[in-house]
Amino acid sequence: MTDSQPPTGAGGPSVRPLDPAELGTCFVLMEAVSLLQHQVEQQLRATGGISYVQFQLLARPAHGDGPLTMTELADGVVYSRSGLTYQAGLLEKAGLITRDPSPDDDRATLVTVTDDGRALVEAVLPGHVEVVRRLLLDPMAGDDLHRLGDVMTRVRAQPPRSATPRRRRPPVAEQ
Amino acid sequence: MTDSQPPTGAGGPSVRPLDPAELGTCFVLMEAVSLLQHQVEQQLRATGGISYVQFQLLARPAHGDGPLTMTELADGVVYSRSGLTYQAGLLEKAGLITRDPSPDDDRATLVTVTDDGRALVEAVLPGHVEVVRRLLLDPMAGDDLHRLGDVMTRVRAQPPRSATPRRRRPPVAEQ
DNA sequence: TATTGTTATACTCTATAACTATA
DNA sequence: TATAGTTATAGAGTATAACAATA
Repeated sequence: MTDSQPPTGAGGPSVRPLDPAELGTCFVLMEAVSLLQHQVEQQLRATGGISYVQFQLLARPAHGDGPLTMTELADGVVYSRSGLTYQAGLLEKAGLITRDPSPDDDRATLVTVTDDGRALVEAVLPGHVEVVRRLLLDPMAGDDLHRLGDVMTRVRAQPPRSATPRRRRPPVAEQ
Repeated sequence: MTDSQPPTGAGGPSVRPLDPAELGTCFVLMEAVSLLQHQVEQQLRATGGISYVQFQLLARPAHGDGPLTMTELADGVVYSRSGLTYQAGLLEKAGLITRDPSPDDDRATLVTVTDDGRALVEAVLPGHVEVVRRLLLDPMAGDDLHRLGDVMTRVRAQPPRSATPRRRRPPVAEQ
């Protein structure tokens, strides 16, 4: 329809717009995952009183071998260190993890999941799996699972752009 | 490894755990989308001072025919009505949308994107498309796009469970 | 100097419940 | 009675910058 647009904008030189298939796939991907995430969040909150972020922070080291450093723990879960410190503070206060100084590196903090933490993960897991299975896995067929895994592995591997472009507009934010 | 687990838990009767492929795909899907969403959010904030939610609220009616009601606008973007009212309040205050009573239904509010709103969407769009293309579309090949679209369409269509199970634990929350 | 982690602070956003008004 | 939308409010989460300590 609107196939004009002198293709230069604030975003850079000449950007080809998305065709309907690209647009549709983006859209449905974001919406489906958003829906899934919302349901997962509900289940975790209802069953264990934790958020998805907290679940990830508990589940990863709970099923691993040893304790992780804060930095290792943050990987892929949280985008700011202070955010992790905040969450770790909550989890520690709830008795689900402990934080101790690392013997190897005196700067580092080692996070260990307590027995209570492990128990909580186990208590929450069946319902979590049920939601994931029902909402994500059940509607798949054939090699959908592997295809999806492959594609998303490539997507995840995409390097983030280094420089952040300058702010152009004041935020809409706040009231 | 741990193949025990008397498969009953708080989540319901007998839940088969995820096999490694299922677990891996879930994981990489959530992480890849989270990464994508974070980059998109950064770009929108930097270029237009808006969040992804706000972008969706602007972009949908901006490219549609007529104004939408609040309820129509909320669909798939927001999970509570008050959340939408909040966002609409911000967008209206920023002059990006207007809200007027519907002539058809005196309960409804019609949301119209203003010229400024449309201009903002256009200003932000090239950069948005660039991010989506680079992070999501470029790493795809062959019929990946269609396969992904198909799968996610099925996933999205999955009906949410009606009843919310009772809370079992106090939230970790707050400090 | 770079890295690890914490703190203080300021927002940004979401959700629940109560409410008004119309269908 | 059910639906559309708003308000008040509380709570959860995130991010920035400044900081301390170690590599």
